[in-house]
Amino acid sequence: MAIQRLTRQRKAVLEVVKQAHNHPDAAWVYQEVRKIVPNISLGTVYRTLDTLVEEGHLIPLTRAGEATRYDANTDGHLHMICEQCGEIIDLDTQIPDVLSEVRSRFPHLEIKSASLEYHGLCEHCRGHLES
Amino acid sequence: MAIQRLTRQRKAVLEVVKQAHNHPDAAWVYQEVRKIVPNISLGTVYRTLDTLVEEGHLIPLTRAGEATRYDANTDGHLHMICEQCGEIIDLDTQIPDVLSEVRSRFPHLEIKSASLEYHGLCEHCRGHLES
DNA sequence: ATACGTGCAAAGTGTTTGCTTATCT
DNA sequence: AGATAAGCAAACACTTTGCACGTAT
Repeated sequence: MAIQRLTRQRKAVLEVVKQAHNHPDAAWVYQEVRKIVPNISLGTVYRTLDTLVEEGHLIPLTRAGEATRYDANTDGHLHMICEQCGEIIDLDTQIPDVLSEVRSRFPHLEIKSASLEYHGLCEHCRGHLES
Repeated sequence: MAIQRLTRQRKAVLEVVKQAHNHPDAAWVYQEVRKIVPNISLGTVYRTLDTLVEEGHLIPLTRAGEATRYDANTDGHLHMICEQCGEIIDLDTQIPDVLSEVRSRFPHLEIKSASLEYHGLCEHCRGHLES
């Protein structure tokens, strides 16, 4: 399901997420997109984000109980979530091979992919917690 | 924050999750616990599950958009989610070391832990999809 | 006795959806 | 022209919370 029509709204949503450096959620995108398309609706933002995810332009990041956030960097990389400030930090590194061992160990399952993320403190919060 | 009082409700909730073999969510626990404590409220189930998680008796499993499910098996193990039927399969295996490499690569971050889960097809669904 | 827990219902949050109107191609 | 998208508001699913009453210790 590709984007069939490149409307003002869709251009704006994609633009906003691409420019963003904070892995924004739908509410943040909505707020920002309204500066470009003032009467866009939140429903459209959600629908557009879904479409962009389906097409592979965005990666959705889901966190327990919190709103889904979106990453316009679709190159293979990992994330660390700062447990203090909630920021999501991109880790530009190879994704470790966590599949082959598990696959050979559980041959009756068809393991297609793995998801991996890290938790800890970002540089800023780490410094602030020093006593 | 330990359980301060061991009420009927708390006993029942813990019992139900321990007996369950399906990584149940709050609604399922609620439905089952009502067979033991018929007038327990859903709010109490949520509150009790939270408490049990805080105490380390349960591990919460969160999935994009779906209800949080709970695992009474707190030994270190991994999960695979079947993308067909949604079942969560326990993988009793060592958790691969995904920390040391990333830690040495990003020394300015304090990486405390990682979360890792697998996606694919369980034995049953795999068979059913054969053409 | 008294702090802590429960039941109930209402409120919250994030997200989806039905429907009519507008718009891209 | 005709299919697809947008706007709006209502509905949704899951979870949390305020408050008065109940109960374990």
